[in-house]
Parts: sequence; structure tokens; C-alpha cells
Amino acid sequence: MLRMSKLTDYATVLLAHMAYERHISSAGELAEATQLAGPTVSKLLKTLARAGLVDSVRGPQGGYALARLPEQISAADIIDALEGPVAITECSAGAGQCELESVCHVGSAWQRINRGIRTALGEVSLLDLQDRASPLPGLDLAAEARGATSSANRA
Amino acid sequence: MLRMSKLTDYATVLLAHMAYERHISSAGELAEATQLAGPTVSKLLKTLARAGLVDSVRGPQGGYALARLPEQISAADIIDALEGPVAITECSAGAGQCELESVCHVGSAWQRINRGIRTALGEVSLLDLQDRASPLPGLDLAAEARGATSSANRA
DNA sequence: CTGTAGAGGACCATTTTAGTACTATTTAGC
DNA sequence: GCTAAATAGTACTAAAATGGTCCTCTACAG
Repeated sequence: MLRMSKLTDYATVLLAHMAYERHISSAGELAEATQLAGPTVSKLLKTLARAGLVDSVRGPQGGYALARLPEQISAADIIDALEGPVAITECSAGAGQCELESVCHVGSAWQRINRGIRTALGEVSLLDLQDRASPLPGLDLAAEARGATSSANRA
Repeated sequence: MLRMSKLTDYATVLLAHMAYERHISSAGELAEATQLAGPTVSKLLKTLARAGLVDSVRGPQGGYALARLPEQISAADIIDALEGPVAITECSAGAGQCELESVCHVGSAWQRINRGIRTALGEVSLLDLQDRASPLPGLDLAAEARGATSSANRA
């Protein structure tokens, strides 16, 4: 578990396809190409357009195309567009929203883990996702999560 | 989003408390101490016991205690116990479960990201979660996610 | 034996997610 | 202008996951 929603997954498939075919395509064409249900594709593209990840053109010959170069769209962008900011726990979305704060010994660890994951996802571009041959860049979760100091007291 | 369930969050609170109080406590006492609802605490502890993260003793004076030292219980263990294996996409749980594989250009990237996150969570122990002063160890998501080679083609 | 405490399910209510449908708006082409 | 192709926006429904509760059974200390 700890998973993102199916729609987010579909969105990556869509975007990866759009990165592959560089030209503008209608929602219908994209649905056809990706084998996803038409209405779902429409809905996703509208959301992605609102988030600024794709540009839309209305009217006949209209359709959608990536708003930026594939390498400038990150996995974090996609997740943000569809699910809002990454937050593995409710607390980790921000401070002070947790009524258990006084008794809870968990503290800020999740928040740091969260930031780390988020940073890692920010490092992965659509280009990395799209091209199955490309070796992922070094997801440097470490840097952000490390936060303060530390290195190893691990077993 | 991309979040773990509330129950998992509660479980960390519980376990962190158990790591703090080293002695055996009944479900009721733990509920009291953590301000979580009694039945929910019971359910969680049962699940955790089944997963082997806590030991249980029945009968009067019974209760629960950590089965291992706090530093030997990882965030990944906790998530695994409550939600099953981490898998941010359905595909990433394993290969061949995706009927879109032929048309999907996304390939294995998510799987590698997933492994990275999982490894990172495996590096964080209950001790790190419990002690709010402790600086997290370096979550080396990089190593696993990098997988093959690569280092930087990032902007 | 009796009471306390966990084990294991079954169950229900709520929320979230996925998917669909409908109406309005824009615009190319005739 | 008119028409048709396409997106924009929103509302709605169905299904699934989640969170939470309850009930019965078993183990064991006193």
C-alpha cells in the first residue's frame, strides 16, 4: 500500500504518451492510444490543464499537448495536480493540525520522511518515466530527509 | 496525498509510546495514554501482534509489549503490518499484473521509485520515530532507486 | 471458579474514489 | 453567420476502501 490513486497512474500513462508523440492530440485520440476510457481521459486532461501541465486548444483540430518539455515535468508535479500535495500522514501536511500533538511521541519524523519522498519525486521527470530505457536519476531522498545532521546509527 | 492510512499513523503513535514506556501495558492503558479509542487500539494491537511486532500476554496482568528493540522495528515494518507491502501503483507491486503493459510507456520507473521509498522507510527505526530529538538517519533512497547506473542528467 | 485481558471475526457507517453524463463555451471551416 | 468539433465545468452515481464498533471465544492469574 501507501499508494497513489489509479487516476494519478493513468495520468502518468497519458503524459508519457504525450511526451512520446510530440504533437497535439484530442482527448479521443489519446484515449484510443492509451486504451483508457474516453470520459476518464477527458476528465484527467481537464485537471492536468487546470494545473498547467498541459495546454489545451479548443474547437476543431483542437486537443492537448504538454505545456512544458518532458524533462521539466516531475512525478511530484503530476501527483500534486491530481491529489494535492504529498502528505503521507495527516500531520505531515503541516504543523498544528493534530490534536494528539501533546501526547504523540512521533513528532516530526514523518514530516521529514515526507519531505524526502517529495523531493525524490521532484527529481524524477516525465522523461525518466517515459523512456523505459533511461536509468532513473539518483533520487536523493537523503539530502532533504536528513534535515539536520546525522548519518548513521543504523543497524 | 500519497498517504498512509490513519490506522497506520495511530499504530506508530502506539508503538512509539510502547517504546517509551518499556513495560507491558494492557490495551486499555495504552488507549488511555495515547488518547485513542479503545476498540481501535485493541484492533491495532491484535494486528501488530499477528505481524510479530508486539508480543501479547493473555489473562489478568496481561497486555502488550514490543517484540523487538525499538531500533529493530522500522517504519516499513509498521506499514507492512497494517497495509501490506508498499506499492505506490498497482503495477509497482509486481510485474505482469497490468493489462496496459503493451501500450504503457511508463515501464518500470515507478517500480524503482517504489523500491527506493521502501528502502528508505526500512532505514527509519521506531527509535527515530519515537525520539523527537533524534535526527533521522540518512534515508538513502538513492542507492536502491538508482538501480542500474546513472547519477545525474537532472536539471 | 471467576474475572480480566487478549484473539478473532463479523458487521456497519462513512468517506473516498472512479467513472459517467450533461450543459456551456470556443473556434475552424464552409 | 452557421455548423460541427472539441474542450470547460460541474453535478451525479456506483463501488470500493476505510474507520470504527461489537460480540463471542480462549487463556490464565489468583
